[in-house]
Amino acid sequence: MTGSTPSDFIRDIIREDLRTNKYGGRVHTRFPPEPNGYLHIGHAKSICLNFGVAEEFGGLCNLRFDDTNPTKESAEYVEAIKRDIKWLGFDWGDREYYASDYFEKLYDYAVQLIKAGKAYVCDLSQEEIREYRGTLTEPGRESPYRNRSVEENLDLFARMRAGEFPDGSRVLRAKIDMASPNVLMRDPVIYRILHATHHRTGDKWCIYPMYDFTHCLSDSIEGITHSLCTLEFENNRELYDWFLDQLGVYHPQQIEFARLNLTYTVMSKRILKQLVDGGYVRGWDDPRMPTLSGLRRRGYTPEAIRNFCDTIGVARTNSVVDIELLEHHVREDLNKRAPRVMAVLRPLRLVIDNYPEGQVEEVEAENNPEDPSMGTRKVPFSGVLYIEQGDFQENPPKGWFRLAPGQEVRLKHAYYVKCTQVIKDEQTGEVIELHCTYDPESRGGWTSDGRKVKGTLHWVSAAHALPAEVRLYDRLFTVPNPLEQGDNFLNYVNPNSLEVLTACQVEPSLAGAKPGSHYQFLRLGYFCVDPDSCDGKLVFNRTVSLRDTWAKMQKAQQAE
RNA sequence: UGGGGCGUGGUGCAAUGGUAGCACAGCGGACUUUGGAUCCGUUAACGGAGGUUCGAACCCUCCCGCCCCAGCCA
Repeated sequence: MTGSTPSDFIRDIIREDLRTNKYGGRVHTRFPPEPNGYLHIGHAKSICLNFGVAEEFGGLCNLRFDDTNPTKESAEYVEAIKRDIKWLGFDWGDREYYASDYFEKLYDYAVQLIKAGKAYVCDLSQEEIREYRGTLTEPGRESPYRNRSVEENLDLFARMRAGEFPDGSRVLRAKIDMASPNVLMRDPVIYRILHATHHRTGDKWCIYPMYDFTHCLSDSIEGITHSLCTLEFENNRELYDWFLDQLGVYHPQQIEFARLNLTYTVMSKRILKQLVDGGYVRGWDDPRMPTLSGLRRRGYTPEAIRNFCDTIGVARTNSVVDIELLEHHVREDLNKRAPRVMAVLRPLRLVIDNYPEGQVEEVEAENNPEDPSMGTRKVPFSGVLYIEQGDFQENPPKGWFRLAPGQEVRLKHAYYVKCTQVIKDEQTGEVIELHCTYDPESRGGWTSDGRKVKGTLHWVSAAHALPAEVRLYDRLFTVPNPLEQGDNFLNYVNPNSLEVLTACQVEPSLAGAKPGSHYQFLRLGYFCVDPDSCDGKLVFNRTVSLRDTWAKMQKAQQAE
């Protein structure tokens, strides 16, 4: 954790409310997801805000599912959402609520509105309602059903509930102002007929309240003090105020903030669902997804995500955060905690000609130079090794520290080796094996003569290494803002976002590594054991590569 | 051409009438048995024009740009 307590305009407001005793010293927030998809990192921002604020000011934060649309929601999503919030490290105690728990009360509120002459049953079709609503610049017209008697409205609404009418045939509308410059105030629909089975209430209801009606009243019922939501609900606030005032109930304070956007991805449950359903990714928890379950599978830690959320702050400006900032936070977190191991992703055979035939040594390797308390381990070394194909070049460019004909490098924790011979495939010319000599005096990777060996390579002993599959991930989209390209965002899904390497070799200490455990593959990046792993088949996901200044130099040179 | 919002380095966030700062990215260097990490240095911003004021990123006016709203979605 970075340590410092965040400060932003919302916390300023809360501090002021506490000072003036606006809510009797209470701070009570809520995180209100609709269970129609998996949570993404944009939700993490909201979760960190709502739970964080409550914690900081000695208040409470409820978890409430806004489950008013049974056609899109499911218990699977409810469970996934709970899992992700817990994983992030937040606790809603016994305050797990559902808007559907309030359906009866909400119905009573609607009846109360009807009795006050503030709501009516409207028989206009969906298309007609749209036509009657007017446009952004022209006022709407009043529905011919607007002035039904209270008795008739009461009767019709009761019969809507009783199931006498088909879907879409009637709605209950608030009677506000068809000429309001705020379109949301032009007699909005508050109940619709939906003969659909709800994941919690089953077939008890065939009418369901709309979000605008439900949300503000649910907040009111729960005694929420600060109802934090995203900017697009700013226009809805006037409507919420109207409901609350007409009903004369407790009035929470809504404060809007900008939602999180990240470069090279999308932050919309609807669109993420499209990627899942369209087979562009392997599921909601695909490691390329910005979902919390995807990030978890990828190897992101809750701490990294929370630190990230603390860093980006909370404001009212629409913004797009560079995904590199997120990557910075995983690296920062994993650097401290991930044990170092050696893994060769694209193996190249290296034979040490002067190494005693059949000899095997165990070299000592530190588990984490950042944290000596993590100890050391033994790694087997022998005369036949694998190194990374990319660590050898026959005709190296300027500044090359790694292996090349005649060049000496250090094998991490082991010995210096010098390349003496390059063996190629006669057909293809591809380098298939390297021969080297080693310096027995350099055991441990050091000599007393002060010889300068700049390059250090990772390696595995061919006879001892374990085979593994490694999945490399790249950005989900090829452009920073896929939704703002003018044409279909699907055209910008990165076709190379997943690369599966099946011939990897990893050091034997990785045997039995548990899914979810994090490692730094020396010089390569941070990797996480995938749940697809099983006995005899290790599968790793690359969480994020290490910063690679050499690659950056190469790239810069190529650009010139 | 209605209404509601928002404009600070490349990106994100501060400074709330008194020296424009932090983080990431970038660039340069030191160190290094990870071309990692770490450390040091450095480039770079108040959308524009007026006004108020001794003094404006901050207050006022106008202009410009961007976002949201016309679901029986949330």
